[in-house]
Amino acid sequence: MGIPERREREKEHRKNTIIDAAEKVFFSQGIENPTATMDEVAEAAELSKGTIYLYFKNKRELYLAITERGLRTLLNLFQIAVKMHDRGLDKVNALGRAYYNFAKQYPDYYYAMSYFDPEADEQDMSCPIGETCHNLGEKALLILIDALKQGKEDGSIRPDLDPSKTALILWGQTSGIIQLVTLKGIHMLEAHNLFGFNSTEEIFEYFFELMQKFLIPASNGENLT
Amino acid sequence: MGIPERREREKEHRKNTIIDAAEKVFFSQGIENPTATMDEVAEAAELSKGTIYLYFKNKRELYLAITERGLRTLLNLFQIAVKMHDRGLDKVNALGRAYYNFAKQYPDYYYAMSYFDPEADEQDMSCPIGETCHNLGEKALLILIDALKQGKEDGSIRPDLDPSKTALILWGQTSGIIQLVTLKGIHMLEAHNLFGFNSTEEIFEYFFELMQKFLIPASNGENLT
DNA sequence: TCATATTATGACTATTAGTCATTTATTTAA
DNA sequence: TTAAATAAATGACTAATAGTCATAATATGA
Repeated sequence: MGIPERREREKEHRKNTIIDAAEKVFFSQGIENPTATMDEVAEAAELSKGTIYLYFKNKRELYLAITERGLRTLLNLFQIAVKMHDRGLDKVNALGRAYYNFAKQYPDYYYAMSYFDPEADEQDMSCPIGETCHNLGEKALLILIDALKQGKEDGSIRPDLDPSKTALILWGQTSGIIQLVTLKGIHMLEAHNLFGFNSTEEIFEYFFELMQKFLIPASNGENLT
Repeated sequence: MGIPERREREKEHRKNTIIDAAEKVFFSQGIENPTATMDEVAEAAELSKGTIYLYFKNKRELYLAITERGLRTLLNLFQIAVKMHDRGLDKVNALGRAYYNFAKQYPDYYYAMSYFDPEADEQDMSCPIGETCHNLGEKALLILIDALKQGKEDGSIRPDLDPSKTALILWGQTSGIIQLVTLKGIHMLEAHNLFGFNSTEEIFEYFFELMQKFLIPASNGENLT
C-alpha cells in the first residue's frame, strides 16, 4: 500500500518545485517584481499554467507559500538564537538581532512576510497555508515570551514586566524599526544624512541600547503594570 | 488675462473631484478594495475613463493623491498637537497620540499611507505627487525633531538624547506599534486574548508609558550617544 | 462666423488571472 | 496483457481591467 504515500510525496515535491520557480520569478528584477506573471512561473517550473493551478488555488496562495518559507527560516534562526544563550535578557537580545539579520540576509522573504500580515484578511486565513503562516508567527512570538519569562526568573530582566505584553510591544517596535531601516526610509535616511547615524546598522544598535536599558532591572525600581 | 487662471482653478477643482470619486471607490467595501477599477472611479466622478487619465498618469498616481490627502491630514493634527502643549516632552507625547488617533479615525488614509512608503520606489518618487508625499513625511518628522530639541532645552527630556536619532527611532517604533494594533494583528491579538491587555488602546498606553520613562531625565543619568 | 486650442469621450488594445474540455500517463483488476 | 478507471497535465479559451488614441464637443479670440 505504498503507492498513495509515494504519490503524496511526489505531489509535495512538485509543489516545492513550483514554489522554487515562483521565488525565481517573483524575486527577480529587484524586490516585488510587479510584472511577475503566472505564465512566467509556469515556464520557470517547466509546467503548463493549468498545472500550477492544480497545486495552488491562486496567485495569492502561491505567494503565501513563499511567505511560509520565510517564516520557517526566521523561526529556525529564532530557535538557534535562544539556544546560544543562557540568560533571558541575552536571549531577548539575540532574538532581536536574529530578526534584523534575517531581514538583511533574506530581503525578499522579509518583503514577502511584511505583506502577509497587513493584508491578512479572512480570505488569507481560510486557506491551509494562511493558517500555517499564522501559526508560525505565533510560535515566533511564543519564543520571545518564553525568553522574557526566563529573564524574569533568572533576574536578568525587570520583575515588574508582563512577558506577554512586553513581547507584543517589543515585537511591534522592532518590526517598525526594521521596516524603517530596510524598506521604507532608504531615500529619506540618505536625504537626511542618516539622521546623524553613520550606517543603518548603527540605527539598529542605538535602538538596541534603548531596549536593553528598558529591560534590565532598574536600580531604583519603578513599577510597570 | 484672467482666463488661464480660471482654467487652472477649474483644472485643480476637477482633479479634486476625481480624487473624491477615487476615495469613494477605493474606500468602499472595507479597506483596500481590490476590485476597485478605474471604470468605477470614472463613473463615480461622472466622467469618462479617458478624462481620468488626462488628470492622473495612472492608477498608482491617483492612489498617491489619496495618500497625499492623508499625509496633509496627519500633518495638520501634528501642528495642532504641538501647539496645545508647552513642554517638549508633552509635545512629543501629543505627537505620538495624534499619530495613533489619526490611524484610528482615518483607517483608510492610514492604510493608503502605510502602502506609500514600503512601495516607494523610484517610479513613485519621480512624479510630483510622490515628491510632495515625501516632503510631507519629512515635515512631520521635523516637527518631532523640533519637539525633542525643545524638550532638551526646557529640561523635560534627557539632555543626552540626540534629537534626530531619537526622532527616527521613535517614529519607527511608534509606526510599528500602530501597525500592529490597527492592521496586522487583529486576529492574532484576539486569538491570544489581547496578550493580557484589555483593549487595543491599553496596548498603546503601555507603550506610551515606556516611551515616557525613556524620554524623561533619569535620576541616575546614564549616557546615550 | 470661422479657425484654433483645449477638454472630453468611449471604443479599442494588450495583458494576465483563472477555467475547463481534452489529452496523456499511471494504476488496477480481470 | 489489456482494457477500464483513475489521476495528472495541457494549453486554448474567457473575463476582467489598465491604459490608449482617433474622434467629437466645447470654449476662446479675431
